[in-house]
Amino acid sequence: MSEVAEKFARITPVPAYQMVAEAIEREILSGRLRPGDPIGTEAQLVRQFGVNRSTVREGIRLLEQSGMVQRDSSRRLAVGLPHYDQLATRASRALVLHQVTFRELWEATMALSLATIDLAVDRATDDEMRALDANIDATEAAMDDPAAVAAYDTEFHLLLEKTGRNRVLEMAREPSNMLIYPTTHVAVQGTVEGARRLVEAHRMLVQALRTRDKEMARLWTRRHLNDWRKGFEKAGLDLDQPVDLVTASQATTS
Amino acid sequence: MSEVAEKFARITPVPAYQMVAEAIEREILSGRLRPGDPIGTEAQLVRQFGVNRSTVREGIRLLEQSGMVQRDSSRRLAVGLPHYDQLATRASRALVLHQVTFRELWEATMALSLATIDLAVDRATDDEMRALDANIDATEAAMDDPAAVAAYDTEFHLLLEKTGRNRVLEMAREPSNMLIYPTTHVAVQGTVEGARRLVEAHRMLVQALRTRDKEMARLWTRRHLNDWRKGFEKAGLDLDQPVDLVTASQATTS
DNA sequence: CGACTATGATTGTCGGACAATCCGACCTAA
DNA sequence: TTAGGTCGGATTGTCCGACAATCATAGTCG
Repeated sequence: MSEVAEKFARITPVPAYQMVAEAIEREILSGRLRPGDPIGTEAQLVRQFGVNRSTVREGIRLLEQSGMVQRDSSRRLAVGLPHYDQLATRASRALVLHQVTFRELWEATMALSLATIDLAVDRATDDEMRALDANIDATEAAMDDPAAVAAYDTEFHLLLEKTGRNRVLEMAREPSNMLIYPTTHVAVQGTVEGARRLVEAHRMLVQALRTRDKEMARLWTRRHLNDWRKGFEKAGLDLDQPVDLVTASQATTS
Repeated sequence: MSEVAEKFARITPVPAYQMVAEAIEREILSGRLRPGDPIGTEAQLVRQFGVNRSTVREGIRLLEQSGMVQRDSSRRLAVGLPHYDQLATRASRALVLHQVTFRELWEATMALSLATIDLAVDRATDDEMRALDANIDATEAAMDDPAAVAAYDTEFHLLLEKTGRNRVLEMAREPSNMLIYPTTHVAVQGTVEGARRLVEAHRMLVQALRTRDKEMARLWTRRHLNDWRKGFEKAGLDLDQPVDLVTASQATTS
């Protein structure tokens, strides 16, 4: 808000490779290039931009990692639809570097899960609820294997998110998901009781979806996440410790 | 979960420049390189990795855009703390490319704002409430300028987010913020009444913070966002239209 | 002690080169 | 006709060498 009127704008020399990246990005965002469309070959870009191939290549690399451009079959470059994971991977790593604590992670997950479940209660279809049931059955069958339980738990919550049918919320959750879900493994490991309570919570959540009972859904969401927290602490971990990739296992699926 | 046992794993040749990027990233995430530390010069990296300088440079570009490495003063490379905006810019563009609708955006913002306000009610300090008051006064003084009102509104909500003191939630909100805040301009433009209601809502929100009244805070958050929605529709825009950068103005501050 | 300068280091950009791979057209045999 | 093989051109990944512009640093001068 405090913008002093200055005589001269700051001069910031922009390297050519960056301008190449920005030019391509503009084309994509303006809609002139659509996902799937091939970007020209490097030789074509060299001609169009009038810069060296090395420069073009550096520019392309800037866009490549975020998924804005992808190498399709063979290695030709095409406009890509950046998928959530790619960005979420970066984002979750940023959270780690910022040393956010597990408490912040837990709080945010609580809030986001409640938002998700609200939408899911309104929108769950029979098919989706059947899929959730199937997931719970599978979880129950694997209750003595913490890693499997954690994997099924992740899948359960991803199904729940899809049920909410809101991609903005889905994407907002992804980074924290990548950090917190792997720790379920640890949180459940301590007691066999943990896995049992997890399955029960999932069952009650689906029942709440069936009866469209938002209050019940919220209640069990809270319980479920409180259980996670208790398990986490029982495992001897500190909620106020910064999230690290060791504890949060593999959030590194680049 | 449905993993068919296949005879052979997929063969995915990894280019050298990508391996360079991954190697550097590993060093950073493991903590051996910390934010601010200088990465070696290109010549050093060439020696260490045993590849050509062009290859090293391409690898660096992969990390540069997400803010994992930054050029400090001069142009030497150092480990960077990726700031939210950088990632959020990418993320918001991804949302645009995925053609999410304003309805999804509005829904998600509603859920996230409620989560934020809950935390803010618990944690707001006197200083923070004074800052919010000052912002509202400024808004009131500029009520006939929709652009200024929109800018102050954005600032207000950012202050509110800081008050929540949860960086995970803060970062989760950033991408949708970048898309929805610019539209406030449009939503307020229609009627002078719009700006007045906006200021009132802000006042009531701060009052709710002062009295630690969570219900009141939630109520006014809902009203505030419903107002935005009404203004949006009154401006002749369709909630179910995909978010585009034209309507959402400048979400393009790379 | 501070301002200035020369020197070396570093980055950004360029040009050219070559191997590996991929695409597509063409060809051959059943 | 079609499945499979061959071949040439196009494209990418990587390398090499080079040079101007800029920055850091130390050394010099006032």
